[in-house]
Amino acid sequence: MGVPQDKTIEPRLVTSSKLAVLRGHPIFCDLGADAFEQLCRYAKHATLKRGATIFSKGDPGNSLIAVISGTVKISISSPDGRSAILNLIGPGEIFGEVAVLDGQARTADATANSNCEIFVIDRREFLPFVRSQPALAMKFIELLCTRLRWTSDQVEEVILQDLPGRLASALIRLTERHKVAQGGRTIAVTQQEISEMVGMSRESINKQLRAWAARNWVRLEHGAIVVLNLEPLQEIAGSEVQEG
Amino acid sequence: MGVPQDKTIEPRLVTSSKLAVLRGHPIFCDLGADAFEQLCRYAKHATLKRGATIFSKGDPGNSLIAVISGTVKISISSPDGRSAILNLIGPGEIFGEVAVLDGQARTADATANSNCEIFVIDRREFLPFVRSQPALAMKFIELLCTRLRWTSDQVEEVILQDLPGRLASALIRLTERHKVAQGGRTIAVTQQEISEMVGMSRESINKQLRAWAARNWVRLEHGAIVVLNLEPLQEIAGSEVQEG
DNA sequence: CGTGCGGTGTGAAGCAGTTCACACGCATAT
DNA sequence: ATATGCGTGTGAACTGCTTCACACCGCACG
Repeated sequence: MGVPQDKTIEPRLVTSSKLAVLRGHPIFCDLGADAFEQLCRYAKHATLKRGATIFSKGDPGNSLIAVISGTVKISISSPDGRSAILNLIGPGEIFGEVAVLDGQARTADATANSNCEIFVIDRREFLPFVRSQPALAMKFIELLCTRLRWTSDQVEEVILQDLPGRLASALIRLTERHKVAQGGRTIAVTQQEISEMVGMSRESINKQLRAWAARNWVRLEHGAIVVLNLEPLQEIAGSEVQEG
Repeated sequence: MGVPQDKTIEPRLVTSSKLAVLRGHPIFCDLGADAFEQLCRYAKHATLKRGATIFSKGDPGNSLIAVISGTVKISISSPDGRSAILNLIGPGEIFGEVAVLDGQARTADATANSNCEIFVIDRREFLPFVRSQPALAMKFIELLCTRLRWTSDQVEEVILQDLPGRLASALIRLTERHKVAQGGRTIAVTQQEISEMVGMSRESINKQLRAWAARNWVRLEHGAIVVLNLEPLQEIAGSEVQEG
């Protein structure tokens, strides 16, 4: 995207716009033109229907995945049916890097949360590529650090905060994430999804959201939540104990 | 430690045994002799009394720390006094790498859980060193992946498992970790500490432990827990719902 | 050689959040 | 239009865990 790439105008014009997704990612944006060319050759395009499984916990981690369109749900589930959403991955983001980088099994399930287009990059090709590009390795270190901060925050939240605190944190995170994608502060998630992100029952989430809606902090729509007033939520997320 | 290092026998014989701790760590063990020499020059030795603060959440992350002796507690605390232990770092382990690698603030507090000896490695010297050693960067990627898996597991546990499940998981983790340090399966932690690791009240933990002690799965000592029978605990940790 | 404090043990009361059961509305397929 | 289904809304009963209030023990330190 806006990067000199003059010599290759002929092949696959269709996919070139999709490759821009890779080019736009912070991990790959500083790659030299020829290195990026090489990367593109590794990327295989795939289309997924909503609900399709991309990988499951315990699978060997054979590929890094980049989302072109749609969203992917990273989740875990217990034998008794309960499940928890760890992350939602949107267009322009990548996931599955941990298993690719350390060669261990996948730690969670990945499923298409909507119809999706993705790039799949095979571990056997990608890992030598990373090793050959020290700058890329440093980028991955940054990415892993970011993930680790995110996950640590989650642990902190789940252990120390109560329902209002956790819900507020989740809403804030979601507004921040979608602020570029969506113009306003409309978060396109169901209450069921939020409840699984927060680790509490759908009913409890609903009651809390209604309480906040009565105060005009949020507006509830069908399959979406509009955040009207962030400050009180930040207050609750930051110092818990408060009521709502 | 068993590594050819012939030429430097003269200087600082005292510290050389302590430097072996660095040499023994998976991150540094494959370093060339001269690179390791360089690393050692960065490492400053320090002694800490039990309870001393090493860094606090929000501090700029200026240093990587290696534990020589004693244990360091990585924890977070909420404004209302509750606190949670994220990790206990023992001899031969390192911590604080996230903030060093990405230059952001510390995500948690680190305090000496007992009298400690540590090495402190400054970020400004260390980061260029990492960049100059691509193999070291790959090692850090592995370390970060391991940490991420660990933290993800914690999120999974805290969200999906109940008290017995979480407690069993914690005990298993602690026995695995200390199996080299301690000969048997005696875990030297107080019930208060366990409760903070698990994120539940000390009283509840005590009651559960007593129930298991009655079944001879564990024995409770003063400031320690001896795991007598791991299998039922693994069973509980793996599939929750069970009772104890 | 007590004496005090940190760690442990235990019951009773309370409560946050779950579970259950059901009603309603919107939305897409038929 | 009508059906089918998913998302939402809401109260009542239930429960696992917390909180509180103790008593007890053993080790460390004056």
